[in-house]
Amino acid sequence: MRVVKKADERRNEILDAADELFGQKGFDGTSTNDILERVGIARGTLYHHFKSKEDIMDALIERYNVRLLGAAQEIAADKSIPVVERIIRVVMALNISGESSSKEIMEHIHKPQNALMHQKIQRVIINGVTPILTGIIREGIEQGLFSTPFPYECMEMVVTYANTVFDDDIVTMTNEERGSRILAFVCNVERLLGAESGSLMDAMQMFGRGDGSSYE
Amino acid sequence: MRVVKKADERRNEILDAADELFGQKGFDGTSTNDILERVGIARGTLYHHFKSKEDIMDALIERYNVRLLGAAQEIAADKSIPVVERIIRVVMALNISGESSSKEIMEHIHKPQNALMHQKIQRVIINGVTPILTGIIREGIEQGLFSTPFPYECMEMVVTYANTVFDDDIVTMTNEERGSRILAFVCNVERLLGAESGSLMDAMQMFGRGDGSSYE
DNA sequence: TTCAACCGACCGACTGCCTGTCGGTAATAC
DNA sequence: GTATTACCGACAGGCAGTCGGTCGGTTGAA
Repeated sequence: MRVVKKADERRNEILDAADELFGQKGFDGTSTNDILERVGIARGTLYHHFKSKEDIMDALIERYNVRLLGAAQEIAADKSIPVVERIIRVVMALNISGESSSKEIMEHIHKPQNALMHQKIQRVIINGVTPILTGIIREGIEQGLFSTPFPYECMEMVVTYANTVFDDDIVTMTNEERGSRILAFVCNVERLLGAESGSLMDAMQMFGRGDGSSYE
Repeated sequence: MRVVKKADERRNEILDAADELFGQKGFDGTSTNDILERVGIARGTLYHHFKSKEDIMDALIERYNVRLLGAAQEIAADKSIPVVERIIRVVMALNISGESSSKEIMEHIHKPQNALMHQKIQRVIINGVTPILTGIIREGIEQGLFSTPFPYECMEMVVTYANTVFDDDIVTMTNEERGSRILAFVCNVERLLGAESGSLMDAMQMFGRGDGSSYE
């Protein structure tokens, strides 16, 4: 049976299927046949819309990236929110939009099969999130909250670390270890930014629930 | 023609070939046939010694890991070397032994094809190097050089960042950017460790060549 | 010293799967 | 009515891993 749809619609159908399948079985573990079957199209159709399997992954990451950074950017630009609160909200948005916009992608990245996808997303996050946060930090410096000659490099370090250690399973942790890791992390960020000791910690406990279990 | 060798010897021949080929063409880009051809053995022989292609990679990383961390550990344990100097020497050893012990592996990890290998090595480095450096930091704390309640977490952050930003091509940089990135990095490390401002920077310029082009 | 049994190293044809291609067909737009 | 665009599915080429069988060195008994 032959069903014709608009290119955009088909493209998104394929991406939705790939999103779910890559999440469940990983990129390498998912064959193009799996995708064809789920969408209900023929091989040729898939390769009409995407030039390769990897191209599908790149499109998936791009789609994800736009949604994720868009939400974060919006909050970051709202100068009516105090600096520290805004930082926390941006970080929270990065988690939440990760859940809602892309059904499975963030939850299943951590499987070892998905190394390539993970690396690509890491690149997007580090190079996308860092400038957004740096902008807020600069405001904080003007207001005398922070003090560092290297706001960008600081945030790059913070984002890289959080993204690797808290998101990945590169470092395996018990829940307890995780808690103390987060405590240490916040203190270290305060030092890097030259913030008053405890200033970030206090704000965090006001907003995020104290356990911080889903941080970044 | 049939040549019989001891299992260990064959195993290492295969690993040497894989080392070079993975370095040149990446893991995915190297077929088992490539390896067979270079070693001069049949398919069955390869699978007599290794249970899968990924098993070869794991063995390669293990071999690399032992050599790399062994060298670093040795230096770290030498308490006759002053703390700051020892840190720099350990970091240098991580670079140098990367060149000498494993011909190609470190130079070619950065190709996108090698994401899985890279992730595995990253895990090994973060979980292996951090405790070694933390030991030295603890000595530094006792001597009053550093001051932090979280030496392990500090070093985890430092190692993770350096390994991601300076080793990978996740962040693309010009040489100039690289230099300023290193400058900022050293200052940030001083802050994290609670070291006197400039104390690490000075030591670095004494030892490593000032440009620090091959740092970590 | 000889011989036979054994075992681990080795072989290569084969299977099944996978990605990407291509010539052709049907539906839609103009 | 024609051009474009979405769609189809058979096919080619290459891949990892399997398996039944072969060969050579070693060991121990005759």
